[in-house]
Amino acid sequence: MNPTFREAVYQIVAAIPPGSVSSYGQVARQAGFPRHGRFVGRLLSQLPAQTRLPWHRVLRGDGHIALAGTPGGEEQCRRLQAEGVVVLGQRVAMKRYQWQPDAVREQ
DNA sequence: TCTGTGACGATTG
DNA sequence: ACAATCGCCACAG
Repeated sequence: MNPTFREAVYQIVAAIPPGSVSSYGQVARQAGFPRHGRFVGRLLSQLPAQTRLPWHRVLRGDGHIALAGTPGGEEQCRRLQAEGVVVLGQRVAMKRYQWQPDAVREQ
């Protein structure tokens, strides 16, 4: 994987504030690689278990938990709720929590 | 080269 | 709201 892309994704994900969420596609766009949402997911899937990256704040574009039904998904739900994000079933209210970075707000 | 495979996304019925 | 499709892109075999 392009190290530039990897670093950009790490930086962007790390910048998502607690209580807010983003999506794979959005992170990819901010990293300068539109349509690479799948790779954001791939990168996160390859993160070491001890990572300090807030990977749990990244959801699918429709607000669904990508790993719903898996152990990782439950961990994600717990972490989100611990930050005050309400998770209903397999989804969260993106409209309410979606992070709007300055770079994007300007447009 | 071709095919299958994703922690994806937008469109359509 | 839900499911089926299709487009997307890098990688493994």
